[in-house]
Amino acid sequence: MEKVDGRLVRGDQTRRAVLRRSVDIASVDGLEGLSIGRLATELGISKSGLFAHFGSKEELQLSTIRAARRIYADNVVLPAFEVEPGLGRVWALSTHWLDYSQSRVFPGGCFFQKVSHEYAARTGAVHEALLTVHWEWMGLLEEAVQAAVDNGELEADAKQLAFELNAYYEAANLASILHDDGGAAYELARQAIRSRLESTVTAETTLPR
Amino acid sequence: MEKVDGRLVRGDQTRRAVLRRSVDIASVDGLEGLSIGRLATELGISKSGLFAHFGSKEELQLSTIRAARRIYADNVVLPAFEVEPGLGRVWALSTHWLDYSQSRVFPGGCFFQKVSHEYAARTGAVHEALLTVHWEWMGLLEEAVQAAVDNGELEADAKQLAFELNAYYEAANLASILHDDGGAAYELARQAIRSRLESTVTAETTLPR
DNA sequence: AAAGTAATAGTACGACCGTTCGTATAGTTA
DNA sequence: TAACTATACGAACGGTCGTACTATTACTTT
Repeated sequence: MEKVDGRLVRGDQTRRAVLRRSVDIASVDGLEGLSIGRLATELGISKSGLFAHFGSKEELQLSTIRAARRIYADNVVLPAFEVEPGLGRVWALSTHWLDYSQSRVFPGGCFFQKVSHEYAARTGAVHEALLTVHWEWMGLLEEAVQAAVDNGELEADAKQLAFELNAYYEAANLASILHDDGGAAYELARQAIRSRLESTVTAETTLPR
Repeated sequence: MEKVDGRLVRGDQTRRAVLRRSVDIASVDGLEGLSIGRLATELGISKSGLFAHFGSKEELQLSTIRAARRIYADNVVLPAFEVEPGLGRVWALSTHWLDYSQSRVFPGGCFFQKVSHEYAARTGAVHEALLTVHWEWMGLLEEAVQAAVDNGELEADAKQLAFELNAYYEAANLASILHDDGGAAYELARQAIRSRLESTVTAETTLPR
């Protein structure tokens, strides 16, 4: 069901509205702080009506993760994939990630940073889902680096460099939110990325921008 | 009161037992997941008796942060401060931090990583307390780097290098807990630190170990 | 031993949690 | 029009939350 010749039916509209709000709440207060009662009140609908869409709190949380993953893909991955594989794409992933965090696509900064820490030391379906997303992301970043290496643009261990780049992203995200600073942390991250890439580019290659 | 010729009186013993458990719980489930009822049950004491020690949930959380700060100081800062200021101390801070995380001094990994993310995007006394600890730590790390620069052992911008080192610590901590891996993430961090420091040591200096 | 105080326990509260149930309304299909 | 399904609602459930009070211990001091 769900769709009638392309148009959304009522139920699916509600579902989308719920998830649009859910990801924002969870990015600030976590997937635990995301309560059904609060969500319903903020959206002006009934708790039971909302609940019926998901069947359980956990299913709401998993749906929220899927929704956040789409937003993440739209804001970070897809734009960077318009750039050819290689150093340019590595650079694009970095800038889009920092822009995604800095522009507060989610009000609490990176959704996955927030909830990954929340569920890192627990077990269950939510933990597993977040683990999968993390693998996906790190694998994608590593592949992007590897392509640049294969192009002869970088000389580096892909896994190692991907780890370091991702570390800069995450550190900037946390510092920025915690200190509510205008962008100093992002500038540190950008500088770190720039000099780290510069130190590994091959002789005949120059950095973008 | 609290002490009688050096020995602890009953109440303070309880307080310490509570906080010892509190920091462990909070490192896994956060300062919000740290509930008074659960804490009392696990310790085999009454909820009201426990509550009387702190007077409010927030005061329990703030006390927990102070307790965790002492443990952090004992495990990371103080050992590193036995090394003379300079590159050696920067190296010591790095290794002790990674050991502190890897050895699970707190079962959920670094206490402050966990709860800083939890309260990063909120306001209130808990947020402020965590902000202060973060400033303290980053300032301390930056000063350690600056000392190495002043010694002529490193050529670097202290704030920039401190940011990058801290980024490696945090990234290793999260990856390790999330993936429950044996130590691969810590090895990536150690390698990152090693090569980052190597790239900035002055000609006449060599890295420890 | 008596008095006084610090520490713990017991009980109860209002609020909110996730969840279930029965029901009313709207939209689609026959 | 009639039957059916999707969607949303209100009320209530048992439970847990933080907190407030009042008792009851245990220990110290006199």
